[in-house]
Amino acid sequence: MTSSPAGRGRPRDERSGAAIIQAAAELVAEGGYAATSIGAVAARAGVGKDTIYRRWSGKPELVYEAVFTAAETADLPDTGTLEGDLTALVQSLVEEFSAPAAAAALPGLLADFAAAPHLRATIRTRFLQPAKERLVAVFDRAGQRGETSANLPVDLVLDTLAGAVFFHLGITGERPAPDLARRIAAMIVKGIEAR
Amino acid sequence: MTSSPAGRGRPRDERSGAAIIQAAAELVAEGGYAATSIGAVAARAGVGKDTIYRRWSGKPELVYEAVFTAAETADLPDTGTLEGDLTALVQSLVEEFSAPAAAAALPGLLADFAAAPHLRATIRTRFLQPAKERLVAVFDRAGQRGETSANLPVDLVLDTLAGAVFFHLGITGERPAPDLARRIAAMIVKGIEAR
Amino acid sequence: MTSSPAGRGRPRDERSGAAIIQAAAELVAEGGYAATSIGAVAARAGVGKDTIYRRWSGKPELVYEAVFTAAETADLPDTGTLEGDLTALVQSLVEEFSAPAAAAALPGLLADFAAAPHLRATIRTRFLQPAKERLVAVFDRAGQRGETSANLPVDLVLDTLAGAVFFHLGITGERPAPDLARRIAAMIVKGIEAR
Amino acid sequence: MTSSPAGRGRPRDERSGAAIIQAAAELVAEGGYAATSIGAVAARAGVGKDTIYRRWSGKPELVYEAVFTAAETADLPDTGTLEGDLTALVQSLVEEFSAPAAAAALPGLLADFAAAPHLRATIRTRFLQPAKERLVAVFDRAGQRGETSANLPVDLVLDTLAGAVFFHLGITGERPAPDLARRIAAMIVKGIEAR
DNA sequence: CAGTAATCGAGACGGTACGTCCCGTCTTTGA
DNA sequence: TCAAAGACGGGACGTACCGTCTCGATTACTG
Repeated sequence: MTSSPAGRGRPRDERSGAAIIQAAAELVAEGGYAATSIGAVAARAGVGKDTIYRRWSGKPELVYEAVFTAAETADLPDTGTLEGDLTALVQSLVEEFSAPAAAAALPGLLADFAAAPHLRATIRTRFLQPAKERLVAVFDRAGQRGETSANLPVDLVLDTLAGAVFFHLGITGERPAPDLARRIAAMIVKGIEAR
Repeated sequence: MTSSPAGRGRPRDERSGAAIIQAAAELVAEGGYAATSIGAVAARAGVGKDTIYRRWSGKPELVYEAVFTAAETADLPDTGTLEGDLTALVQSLVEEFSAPAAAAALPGLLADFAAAPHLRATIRTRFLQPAKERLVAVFDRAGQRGETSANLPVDLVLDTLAGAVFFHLGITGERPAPDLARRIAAMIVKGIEAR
Repeated sequence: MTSSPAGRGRPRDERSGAAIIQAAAELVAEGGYAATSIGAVAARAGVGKDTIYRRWSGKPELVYEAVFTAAETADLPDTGTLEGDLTALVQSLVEEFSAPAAAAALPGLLADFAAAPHLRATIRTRFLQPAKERLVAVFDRAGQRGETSANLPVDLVLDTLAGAVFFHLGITGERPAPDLARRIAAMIVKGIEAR
Repeated sequence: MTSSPAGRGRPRDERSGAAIIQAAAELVAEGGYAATSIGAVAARAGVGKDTIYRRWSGKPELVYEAVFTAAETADLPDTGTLEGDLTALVQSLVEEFSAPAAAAALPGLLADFAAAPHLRATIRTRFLQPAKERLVAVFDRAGQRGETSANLPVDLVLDTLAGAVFFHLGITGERPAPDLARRIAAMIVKGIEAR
C-alpha cells in the first residue's frame, strides 16, 4: 500500500482502506478474480474509484493485498526432524492457498502479475518470500542437526513446493488430500538427499 | 474445435480455421494473452467474428488450441536410466512451455481455465495428458529395469514437475537455466525412491 | 415477384413462394416489421434464404407483397353522391391499412421504400395505385352528375387522404374511430369545391 | 435529453452533447437514417458510445432531437385571413420537413417511433405539438374574426395537414411545389366550412 | 436416355452494428 | 488535500442479421 505522500491537506481515512480491502476479499471469494472489478469494489466499499487508485495502482496489487496479507507468519514449530519441519511448512502453504479467497484469486492474480513487466519480478518476492524465510530457517536447523549438507537448492525446492501446491489447489480446484503436505515433503526430503 | 454437426449445408472452410489459429498464435506471441482479443484475431485472419465463435466457444479454447496443439508428441528416447529418461521428459516440458507463444499464453490461459467451471476439470487432461503418458512409459521402463518399485505417485510427480517448470517459465519469465531439467529430474528421482 | 428466367433447369416450387409469403405475413403481424428478418422468414417457411432472395430482392419487396397484395380491389359501389363514394373509398383505405399485418408493417415499409432510391419512386404507384384508380372513377362519376368541375387535384387529394389515414393508423396505432372515414371524406368534398 | 439526476459527481460536458447532436445531424443528412449508427455518431463526435447512451436511450430519440429540436417556434404572422394564416402554417411545416436532415430522417424516425410501444404515444406530441399550438392560435384568431364556428376538428386537420406534407416530402422525396402549402391550406379552409 | 442446368434446404462466409461492461482519468461539490 | 459521485474516451464483449457463397441432392427440360 502506498503511504500518504505528505502531511499536507486532509489525511486519508483509514477506514476507507479497510473497507476496500474487505470488499475486495469478499468479491474475490464470491465471484472469483475476473468478476472483481475496481468499480464493483468501490461500490461495495462505499468509496469512489479514485480512492482505490490513490492507494493501489491496479487490481492485481489490491487483490494481492486483500487476499494474501492476512497470512500467518507465525514461526513454525521445531519438530526435531527435517521431514517434520518441512511437512509443517508445506502444510502452511496448503492452508494459505486453499483459503476460499486465495484459491479463487491465485490463478488470475499470477496471470496479471506475469503479464505486467513491472510485476513479474516481484512474484517470487511477494508470494513466496515468507515461505522462503521459513524454508531457510528449516534448512538451518537441519544443518545444525547434521541432517543436511550446506548449499541446498533453496529456490529450486521452493518453486517445486509452490508449483506442486499451486497445481493441486489453484488449478484443479480439488480439495487437498489430508496427507498432501506430508507426501510432498517426504519426496523433497529424499530428493535433496537429506539422509 | 467443434466439428460440423452433419454433412448438411456448406462445409466449413479449413483455411479460415487455419488462418484463425495462426493469427491467434501470432497475437499471443506479440502482445500476450490479455491483448489477444477475438476481434483482433478475426481482423488479422481476415475473418468474421462469428467464424471464430462457430468453431471455439471463447478465447481460452481458441488460444489453447493455437498455442499447445502443435506440441511434439514424439516418443522420448530410452536413455537407459530413470534419471536420464526423466531429464529428457522434463526437458521436453521446458521446451514446450518456453516457446514464445506458450510462455506468453500460459499464465492467462491457466487462469481462464481455472475460472471457468466447465474448463477446470480439463486442465490436467489438456495440458498434461501427453506428458503423463510419457511419464508412465518412463516409469514402466524403470520398473522393468528394477530401478523402481511399483505404485509410484504419478500424479504427484506430474504436478510437481509441471509446477516447478511453470513457476520458472510461465511466472518468472526467466530463461530457463540449461541444467534446470536435469536438476529437477535428479531431485525427483531421488525423491520417489521413498515409498 | 421475379418470374423464373427461362424454362431450363428445375422449375421453382410454387409452394415455397406461398410458404414464404405466409411466414412473412405472420411474422410481421406477430413481431412487427423490424423483427421480421429474412432468416426468420426462411426458418418459419422451412426454406433456405436463397430461395427468398431468388424471388424477392429484399425485405421491403417481400413484406410489401406479403401484406398488401391480398388487398381487395373490388369496385366501389355507386352511392349516388360524391361524398358517399368518397366515404366508401376512404373506408376501404382505412380497412386496408388497419389490418393487423398492414398496420404493423406500414411505417417500417414506407421508411425502407423511402430510403432506397430505386424504390422511392414506386411508393405512390405500389401503395396508392388501386386507390388512385378508384378515386379517378369516383371523380368521373361526380363530374357526370355535375357535382364537380373538371381538373380536380387528384394527387393532392390522394396524398391528403392517405396521409390522414396513415397518421391515424400507422403512426399512432389507435383504433380508427368508426366515423373517421366519413369525417375525412366530408372535409375533402367540401375542400375541393374550391377550384 | 435526460438531465443529470442530481448535482453530485462530475457534471455532463455540454460540449459533448452538442458535438453528438451535430454529428448525428450531419450523418443523417449525408447518409440517411439507416446509415446513422450510434457508433458512427460517437466516432464523428469524438466521444465514447456510453456518452451517447447516457443521454439518450437509443437512436430514435437522439436523431429526433438532432433533427427536429432546432425547429423554429417563431410565432406566425397575423395575415388577417384564416386562409392566409393557414398557408403560413403549412408553409412552416413544409420548410421544417423539407430541410435536408429532416427529410432524410423522417420516414425511418416515424417507423422507429411507431414500432416502439413507449414511443408511439409521443409521436403526435413530439412531432406535431408546436404545429398544433400554432394551429389552435390560428383558429382562435379566425373565431374572433367571425370566420369560423367553434369546435373545429383540430386533430383531424392536423393529421391531414401533416399527412399531406409527409407524403409529399418524406415519402416521395420530391421537392415541394412552391404553391403546395397554399393549395393544401385552401382545401382545408374550404373543408372545414369556414366561409 | 444421358446431359445439363436451375432449384432446393442447409448453413458457412466476411462484415457491420448492437447495447453493455470495464478500464483508468478527470471534474465537480463538499468536508 | 481528500472524499463520493459520476462523466469521460476508449475498447472488448458475445449476438443478430445482412446478402453471398458453397455444399449434396433433386427435378425438370434438351439434345
